Amino acid sequence: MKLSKYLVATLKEAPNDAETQSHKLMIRAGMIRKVAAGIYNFMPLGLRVFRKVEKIIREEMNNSDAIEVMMPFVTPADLWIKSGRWDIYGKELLRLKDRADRDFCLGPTHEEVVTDLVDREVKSYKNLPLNIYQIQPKFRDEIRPRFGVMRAREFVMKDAYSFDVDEKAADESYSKMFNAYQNIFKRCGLEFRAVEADSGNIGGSSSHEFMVIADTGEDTIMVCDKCDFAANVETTPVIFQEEDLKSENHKKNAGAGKETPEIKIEKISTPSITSVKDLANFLGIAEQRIVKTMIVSTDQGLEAVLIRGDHEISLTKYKKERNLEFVELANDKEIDELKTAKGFTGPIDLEVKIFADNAIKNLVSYVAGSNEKDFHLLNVNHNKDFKINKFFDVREAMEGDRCRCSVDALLSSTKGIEVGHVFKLGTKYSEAMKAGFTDASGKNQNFFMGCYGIGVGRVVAAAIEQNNDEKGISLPLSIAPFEAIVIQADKKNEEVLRVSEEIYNFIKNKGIDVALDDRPESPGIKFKDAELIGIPYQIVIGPKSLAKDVIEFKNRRTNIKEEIPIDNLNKLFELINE
RNA sequence: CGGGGUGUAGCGCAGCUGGUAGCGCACCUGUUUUGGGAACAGGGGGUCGGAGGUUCGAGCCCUCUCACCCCGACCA
Repeated sequence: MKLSKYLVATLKEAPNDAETQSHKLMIRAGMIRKVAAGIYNFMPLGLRVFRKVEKIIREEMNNSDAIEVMMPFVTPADLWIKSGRWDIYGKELLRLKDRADRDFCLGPTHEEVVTDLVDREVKSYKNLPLNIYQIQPKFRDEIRPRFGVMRAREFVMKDAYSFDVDEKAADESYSKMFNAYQNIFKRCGLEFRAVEADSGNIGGSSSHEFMVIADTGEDTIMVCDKCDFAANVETTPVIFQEEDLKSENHKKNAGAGKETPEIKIEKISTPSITSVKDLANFLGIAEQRIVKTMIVSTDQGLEAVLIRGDHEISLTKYKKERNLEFVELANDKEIDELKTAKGFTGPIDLEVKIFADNAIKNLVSYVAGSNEKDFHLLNVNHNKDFKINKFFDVREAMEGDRCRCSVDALLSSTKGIEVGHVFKLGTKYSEAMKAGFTDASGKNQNFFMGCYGIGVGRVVAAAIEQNNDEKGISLPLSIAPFEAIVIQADKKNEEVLRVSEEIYNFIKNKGIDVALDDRPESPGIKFKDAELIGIPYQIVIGPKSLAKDVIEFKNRRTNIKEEIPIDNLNKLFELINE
C-alpha cells in the first residue's frame, strides 16, 4: 500500500473526551472515528487491524470444526417471545417496528436465531455435534458506552453456538472452543487469563471469561497465589473466616455495643451521616462493627440484604443464590415505599424478606440503621431483634481473602478486559424453543448447547491498551496494521524515490504486508506517524544511508537500528521473522 | 436511569462586567526548506449545539430542548 494513495488520518492531539490510552491512540492513529455515542466508523488503518484479528479468529474456528454462517442483524420478535427473552431482556434490546407494525429487534446475541436455524435443519443425532459461528454486528443499547470501541453499542462479535446430543458431548465441544480461544488470544499476542465467570443474561450452568490483563480493565479478577484458581470477582466464592470475629478491629468498638447480646438497643443521633465510613468515624468504631442494610429490587419484589460495613455486595452472587431473573439496587422511590430513610435503613421492622452475608452470622451487638432519618441503632442483634431468612455468601471477594484450595492460600486481584466468554447453556434455549433431534433409540431430545463470543473490536482495543508507549501504538506483528513500512526520508531525491519503490516491491513480493510512505511530507512526520500507528518495522531510505549503500532497519519496540547493505536485502526477512 | 460536567472553525482551546467572534495546530496558494511533527507571506473556513425569551444590543443573562463526556448498575 502506498500511503500517498491512502487515508492516513493521524492527529497530533487526542480529543479530550477520550479517557483510556487505547481510545486516545485509536483516534490519534486514525483507526476509529465516533459517529454517535458507542457507534463508530472503523477507518482504513483500524479496519486493517480488525481484519487481522478476524482472520486469526476465523482460522482457529475453522480448525475447530466450526462452520461459518451469517445470520441477520435485524431479528423478528416472535423468536424472542418463544425463548422468553423478549420480556426479560430489558432496554438493552433495541426494538423497532417495520412498516406493518410488526416487532423486531437488533440482535444483541443470536441464541434464538441459531437455535431456530439448527432445529429446522438438523433432525438426527447423526448430524451432531454441530458448531455454527458468524462474525457479524451486534447491537446492545448499553446504559453507558465508553472507552471508544472497548464498550460500544454497535460492535462486531464472533459468536459460535455448539449443538450436542448430551451433556458429555457438550462438554467436549466446550473444551474444544476453550482451546480455540487460547490459540486465538495467543496468536494476537495478548497477555490474558481464562477465569471462572457468571453466565449473566445468557444463562446456563458454567462459563469462563477470557480476560486481557490491563489496569484500565473494567473487570476485577481474583487470582490465587497457590493454585491455578482465577475468577471474576463477581463470582469468587468467599470462604467464611471465623477468626474475623476475634480480630482487633472487631474489638475496637468504643461507643458501640458490648459483646453480650443481652444489652439493650440504643438509638443515637447521627445527623446526615449516611456512609459507613462517616459513621465509623463518627462513632469511633471499626467499619466491621457496622451492618449495612441494602435494599434490592428483584423480579420477586423488594428484598433486603445485610452486608458487613467493610464489605461490598455482589449482586451476581445474590441473583444466583436467590435464583432470580433480575436484580438491581433499589432506587430512591422504592426505598421510600418501605417506610425507611435512605442512608439510615436497618433490618428491624422492615417489611421485606431479609437475607444476610455469612459474615453477619456470628456478629453480635452491631450498629445498624434505624429506618428513621438521622438515627442509627447500637447493640442490634439478629434472632433477638429481627429474623434473617437465610445466610449465604453474597459479598464480593477482596484482596487477602482465602482461596478454596487451602487455608493459607490468599487471593490477590488484578484488572482485566473481557474479550471472550464461553458458556455451557445446557438445554435452556432448546427447551424453551422446543428445539431438538431424534436420538439413536428414536426418541426426541433437546439439543445440549454451548455459546462462545469474542468481541472483535474489543480485542483490537485491548491489544492496543496492552501494547503502547509514549510514542504511540506498538502492536505485535500478527495484528499490526502493516508489518513493515518503507519510509522515503527525502521527497525529491530521485535515487531515494527509485530505490525505495524497488525495495517496497521486493518486500511486498515476499508476502510481507508492507506500506510505502511516499507522501510528500517531511521525514519527521513519517517517523512519528509510523510509530503512532504501531508498525513493527521501519525501513528507512534516505540520501545519507544510500551514500553508504545501505538502508536502515528499525524495530519499533526495541528501538534498535541496523544498517543493511543494499546488496543483501534478504537479511531484512531474517530480522522481520525473528 | 440517578449524580456530576461540557457544547465557540476539522482538532485543542480563549472569549472579562452584555457592545465588531479570536488563538494554536490542521487546510489552501506561493517562496525557501528537507533524517525526528519546518520558516515566512498571503488565504479560506463559524447559524457560538437548537428553539424561545429579556435587551437598543446576547457566545455571555433567563426558560425549554438536544447532543456528548465522567462516576454508579450491565456486558463481547
